Amino acid sequence: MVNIQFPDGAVRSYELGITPMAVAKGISEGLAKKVIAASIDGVVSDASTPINKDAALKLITWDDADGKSTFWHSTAHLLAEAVEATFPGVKFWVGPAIDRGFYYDMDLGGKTISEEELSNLEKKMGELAKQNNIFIRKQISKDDAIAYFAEKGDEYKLDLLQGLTDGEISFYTQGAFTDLCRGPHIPHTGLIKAIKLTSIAGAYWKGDEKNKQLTRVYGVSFPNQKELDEHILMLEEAKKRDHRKLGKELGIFTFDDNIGPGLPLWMPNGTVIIEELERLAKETETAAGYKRVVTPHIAKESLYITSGHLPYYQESMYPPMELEGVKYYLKAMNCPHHHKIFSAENRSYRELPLRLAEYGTCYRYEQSGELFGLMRVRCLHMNDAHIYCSKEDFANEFRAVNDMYIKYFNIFGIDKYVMRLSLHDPVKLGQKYINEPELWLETEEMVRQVLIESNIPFVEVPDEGAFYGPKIDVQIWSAIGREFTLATNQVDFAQGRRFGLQFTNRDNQPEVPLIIHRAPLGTHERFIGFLLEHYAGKFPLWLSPVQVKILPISDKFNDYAFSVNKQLLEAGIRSEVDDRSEKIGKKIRDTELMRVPYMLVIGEKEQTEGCVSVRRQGKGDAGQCSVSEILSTLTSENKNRQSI
RNA sequence: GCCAGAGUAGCUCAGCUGGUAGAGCAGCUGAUUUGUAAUCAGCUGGUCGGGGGUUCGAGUCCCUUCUCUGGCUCCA
Repeated sequence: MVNIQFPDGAVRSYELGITPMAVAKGISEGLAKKVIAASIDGVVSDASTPINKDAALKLITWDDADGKSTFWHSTAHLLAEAVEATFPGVKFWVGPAIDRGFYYDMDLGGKTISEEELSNLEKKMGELAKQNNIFIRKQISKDDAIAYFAEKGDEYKLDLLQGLTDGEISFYTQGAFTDLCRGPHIPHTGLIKAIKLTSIAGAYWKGDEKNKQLTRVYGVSFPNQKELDEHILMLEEAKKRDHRKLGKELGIFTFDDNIGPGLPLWMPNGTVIIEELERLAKETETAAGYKRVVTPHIAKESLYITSGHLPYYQESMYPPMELEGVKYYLKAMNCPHHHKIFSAENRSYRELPLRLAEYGTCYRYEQSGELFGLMRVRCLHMNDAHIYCSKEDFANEFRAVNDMYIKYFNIFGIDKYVMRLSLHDPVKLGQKYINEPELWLETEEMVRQVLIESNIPFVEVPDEGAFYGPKIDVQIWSAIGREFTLATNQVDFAQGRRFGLQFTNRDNQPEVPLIIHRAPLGTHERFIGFLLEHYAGKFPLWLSPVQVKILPISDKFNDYAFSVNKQLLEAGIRSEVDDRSEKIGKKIRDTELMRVPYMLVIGEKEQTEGCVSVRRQGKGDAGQCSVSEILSTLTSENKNRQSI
């Protein structure tokens, strides 16, 4: 007998070797039908795994995250079965579950999968699923496994096997398909009721661009059609808030073939947002003791030799222009320029911390395939600043920067993000990372403490730091689910020395400052791209390109409309009159679609009484009020940067 | 940069097997003077991304190039 403990704490005895599926059946047939896998003492396993000792058991269904990933991983096997039937001789690499679905990487031996074949594969998978084929696990010796794939001529699986330990190797078979796999898998293919193959892509083997490119097929599956329909609907909804679509509709930015890829043109509406963000940054930074600087967009090659960006970063920079035998580069970062401002004068410890801020324009020659709307561009405006400080000041300065992030994020209501603390790898000191083992540990600990004290959830990622120090990145996701770093906060104990930066300390000795690179608002490009999706185009008043639209009921009230408009403009409100001879319904519709936060409807009654009828975007009629009342509402909401 | 798709009016799209381009919206003009998400009518607008080729004839077939999209690699 074995004693099995359930998640609610209850313990029941079963005969030795009972499977989770049998346990489920003992509870109810309905439950058994839903069981996908089981967690046995915390290890996710097949529902058919015999339990041979006392254990804690959790039955896993579709509702569990582990259930979904098991389900999707099994669907990946189903895909492989369908592909093998369609493309004999195909070789497979790996087919994991991902956040939303699964993929399988394969070598089709030069063949390609067309869109049509993709939907055929989808149908084929549906047929195979209906066969209710059981996923059969088989423990196999390493030699036998190698022999099997050598026979098959599959160098990818042989490569995988090299990294595996004999005794821990298993095969899974469903229907006509057998794969090297650790598992677990769902009981049988019949559970997979709805399948969608979403896209075909190229993916480098082992993620290395020097390797051969395999064909990757992405897909997603569900235990019923309804959930698939909902999933597709959700994707369509997400597309509606895609910043590329909204940016066009709202007249925020545009691209032009003759300007160049990745070089956004900011239209008047977008420029309003840029200027409001800069105003916020300037107010905040001035209050925090920053000093503003302005630097040129280009610099001589020698600057980037000093900084070490050449030749390592060269391929990400626009090629140089040569004048009188000297090469000039468009700047890809502002740091070296700021360092030169630091070193322009003799610095005393009394001047520190010195905080130099600039919305710096940078140019990066990103690979063409990486460009993505506003999120990844070649001309970017960075909310940059460099803080030069002594080691003693460091923790305070870093904390202050962190507080600034939090302050900003509160203003924008940004809560779906992950703070990522990127650390060094001691093995790579002197190669990927500057060889200062103690400074690394010391600054990493300081940064960690700041994060813990400020109560911000964060994840630590080894071997992701910058060359010159640890960093914190704020990770966000675009509407279609792509991940980006929105903002960054980096420690730098290398560039100071490279640039020969120093200040005279209290002991009248020269000392190299520590440098903090920080960009809490990231770049205008990515930040506004993010905000467009974050707000779904419905910016709060202070960021709205047009804050108020005045809508006269008919031409007769245009004069009064313009007189109200004049008062608003004089109070600093971005207001416009819609004086077209359209019906009020049409004017409202157009203004709603442009996401203008306030509409003032004006007709006979309002003109006579000298008031306005207020309509809030998305909320409808909000009643009448006097011009001075609406003016003070707008002014205070605007000034306080109120969110909606 | 690589793999796979796409590019027709400002926008969203139609155009069967090759026979010298269409709709809705937007824009303009006029009529209408309107009370909380689309008033009506007329008009303008495209060398079908660019270049080359096949053909009597190319939006449609082929090559090439540019741009975009989905991924990979890479990053704010």
